[in-house]
Amino acid sequence: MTGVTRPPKKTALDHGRRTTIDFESETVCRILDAAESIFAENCYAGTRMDEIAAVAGVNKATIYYHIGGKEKLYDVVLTRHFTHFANRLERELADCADPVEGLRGVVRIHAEEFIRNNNAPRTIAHELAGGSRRITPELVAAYARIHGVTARFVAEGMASGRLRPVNPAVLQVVLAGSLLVNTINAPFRSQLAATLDPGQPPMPTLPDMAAFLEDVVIAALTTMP
Amino acid sequence: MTGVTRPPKKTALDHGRRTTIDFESETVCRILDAAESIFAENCYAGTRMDEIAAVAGVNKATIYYHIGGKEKLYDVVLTRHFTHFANRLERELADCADPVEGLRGVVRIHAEEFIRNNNAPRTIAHELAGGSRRITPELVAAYARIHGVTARFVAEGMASGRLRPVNPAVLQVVLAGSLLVNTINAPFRSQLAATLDPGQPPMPTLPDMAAFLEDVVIAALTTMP
DNA sequence: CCTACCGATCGGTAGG
DNA sequence: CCTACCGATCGGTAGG
Repeated sequence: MTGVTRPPKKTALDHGRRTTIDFESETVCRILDAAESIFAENCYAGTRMDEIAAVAGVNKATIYYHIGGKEKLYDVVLTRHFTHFANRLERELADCADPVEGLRGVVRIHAEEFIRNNNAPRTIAHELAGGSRRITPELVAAYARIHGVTARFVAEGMASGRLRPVNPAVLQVVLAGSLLVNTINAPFRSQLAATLDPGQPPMPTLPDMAAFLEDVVIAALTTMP
Repeated sequence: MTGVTRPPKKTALDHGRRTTIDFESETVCRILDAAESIFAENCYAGTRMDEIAAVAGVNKATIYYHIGGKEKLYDVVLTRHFTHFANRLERELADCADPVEGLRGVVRIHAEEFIRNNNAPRTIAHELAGGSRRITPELVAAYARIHGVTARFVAEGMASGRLRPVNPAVLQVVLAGSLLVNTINAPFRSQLAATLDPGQPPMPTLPDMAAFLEDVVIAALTTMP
């Protein structure tokens, strides 16, 4: 013994359980991206840790080392997405003083994010359909921030007379819900289009949906200037 | 051997595979209802045949006897629902000559059916999110009938000038999609409501959503008389 | 319709 | 001593 008291070793493990996740690690990023895509395809219950490991190109034990078990991995994937989404909405619309432009921005950002990455919304659809049993309070808090952006524009618009009275939660479901459904039903749309008459209007893309929501739904709530 | 040539026994089995399903059987009905609720809760991949048997109150082998394997059972559950839905829409709205009243009827019937049985819509949400890999052509055809009701009212309304131009597929996603999302997110809504300020407007019920879709969305598409 | 099982595969963890 | 893994296998359970 040297008699020198050393500081406690820095470790990411506490009683065999990881306390922090290194989001800077490229391995962690590959695992989370792989998990997100397989949770989207097969739902929580249908997803196998082996498949996530195979897609991520790592040994399965590496997932347990870096992140944790299946439930923890699921929670981290969802939290990462909701946090990113809420951050972007708040950042890009914080300075928007016009409630109508703000709601249009909400639609635009939802559409852009769903186009950029449809795996997270698909996983969320599974989670909602399954009864939201695996939603943590932190996840609800993150979604409350997303809901809060819409609620703020509705409240300001109603106060200033720019918007007709509307329940912001109803509007949020119509705007985000329509875009969510048109995101997850893409393969089904293709199957349906093949059975319809060629003369029928084409199946809607996400920008088509966004345009309708802005030009019809939001416009209908806007008072004449 | 008696030497008497008997006719082939009437059987529902052909090379060990069932060719017809007796939908009048109470056992079959219990199996399908149990399967519908568990597919809704756990998605196709997460559903265990043992659990369906337990909820239905039958031995697991009975499911294979009456209906077939897991994929067949899933297909029968979805087909039963889509067929019922399409039948009701066509029956109740066949005589409706007013396109605006017709679209309001589409919203009302969707809402009523989703309230009556939310298990089928939840299973469909799982199926869409998972990429619609298990949708059969018969199922697409059944949905095409549902889509056709909305498309007919839109076409008639645009022809007569009662409705502004709109892609019927866009409108169908906004109407049915909003109601679908507000059906499957019920447990999540409760969790979200608990975190919001008590002064906030209440989380929307399905009738709230239906009222918005009729009074704002459909109204916005309606021309002045 | 049930009992008695099977090939395989599940999420998670051992030692090195 | 530590970190970041790997090859192999654990006790149980899935669909059939």
